[in-house]
Amino acid sequence: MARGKIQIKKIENQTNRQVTYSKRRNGLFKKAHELTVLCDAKVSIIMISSTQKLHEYISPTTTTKQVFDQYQKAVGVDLWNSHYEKMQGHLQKLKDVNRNLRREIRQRMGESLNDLGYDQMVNLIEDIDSSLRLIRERKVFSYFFSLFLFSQKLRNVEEIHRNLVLEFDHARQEDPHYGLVENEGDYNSVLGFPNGGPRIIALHLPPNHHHHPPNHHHHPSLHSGGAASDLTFALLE
Amino acid sequence: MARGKIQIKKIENQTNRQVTYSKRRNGLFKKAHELTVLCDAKVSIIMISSTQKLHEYISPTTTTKQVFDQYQKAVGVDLWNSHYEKMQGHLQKLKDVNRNLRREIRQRMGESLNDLGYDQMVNLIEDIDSSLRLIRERKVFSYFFSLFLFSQKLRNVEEIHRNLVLEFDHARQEDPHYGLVENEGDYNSVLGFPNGGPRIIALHLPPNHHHHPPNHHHHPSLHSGGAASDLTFALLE
DNA sequence: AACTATTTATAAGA
DNA sequence: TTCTTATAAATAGTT
Repeated sequence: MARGKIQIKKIENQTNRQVTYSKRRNGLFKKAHELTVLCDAKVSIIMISSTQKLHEYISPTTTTKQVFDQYQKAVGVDLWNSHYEKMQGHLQKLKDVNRNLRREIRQRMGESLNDLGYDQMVNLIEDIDSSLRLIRERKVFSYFFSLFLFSQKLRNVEEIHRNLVLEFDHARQEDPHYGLVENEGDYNSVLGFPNGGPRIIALHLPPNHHHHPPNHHHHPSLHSGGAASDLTFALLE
Repeated sequence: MARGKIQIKKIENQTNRQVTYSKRRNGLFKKAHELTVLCDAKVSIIMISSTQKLHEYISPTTTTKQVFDQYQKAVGVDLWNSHYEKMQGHLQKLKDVNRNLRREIRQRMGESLNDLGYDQMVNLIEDIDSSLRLIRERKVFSYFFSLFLFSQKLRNVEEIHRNLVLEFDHARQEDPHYGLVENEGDYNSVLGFPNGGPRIIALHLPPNHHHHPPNHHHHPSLHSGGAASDLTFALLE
């Protein structure tokens, strides 16, 4: 368009082509921006060069995503079918799984038994029965474990008490007024622990969180392997 | 750019703005196409006017979807997400539900009991226990129902037999050679039913598909309401 | 990247 | 919307 007219056909000279691409790309983007401003329009341009480089213009008043969304709405969802279908298939599979799971539960709850033959019912009953035995065992174990934790806590409290009495007696022998101070210190001193008291507790309590009294019925989280060895250890010590 | 320079700012005159939009849009598309041909590039332009009308240019060597896909790959953002977010949410919810269902089943099977407290276990046991009672009842019912069907079938067979004997005797009185024909007819005649025989069976069998012998253990599909009334009807007739 | 002769785009008017 | 046309802008070829 200057210094000679050109034919609109592929520029064979590679260098020349790249230069022209760069120049005209800038021109196009500039025009796009002018259009954006002059006409209050939204423009999205995506260009891919012959060397697969990607360049983009997007009006500052919008985002590429917004333009895509609008485009999709206007043109229809057909373009994204491949994505959509894959997802739809996944969804359908999940729904099927869901349905089967629900049916299994319903059968285990004594509903929807019409699909089951006599033999299947016999099997189901055996299955549920053994599960039930398992859970009952576990319940009993859970109960005794709670009792054990409670007894251990009791023992700790007794030991703390014993230690306190000993310490108190011992201290009294050296200072008859020990423990009879006025309430003037912080919470610890009010309780009569001049120091060290809390440390004794920490020493004798189990190292973790198994401190619920059994009547809380809050099951101490038993990691199937770990808990058992915890318990063994505690019983042996 | 002609007949006077213009400022690049929004054209306030609505008509003028539309005219300019139209002209410049054509200009932009033309330039885009020249670029496509001259430089062997791929260009996608999407424009949305101030009146929300959408116009598009796409290089004839590609499709909008291809360009979008390349764009996504280059930019690394999944722009389809906006459209699939809802689906994704649905998917996630289903997954969660499935997970919970699986957990419930596992608990009912005596696994994954670590998350359950003592009280929860007690409840679970009660629940499973009552389900078990329900299923046992149903099993017993299923057994007796099968027995009933079998007895009914027996009765039918006896009745068919009785009818056959009667018919045979009656026919013999009229034609002493009846029933002693050579094997020259179709299957029915071979069996000695000149006609009507199968109709007698049809008359006395229950109207539907409950014809499994009990030792098949294939439970006749009981639609909870329908089956019961079927049974009642059969017992009363 | 800069220059510039020339082509192309387009603003305003019809 | 399209055509016209004077003029602004873009750019091909060159440096």
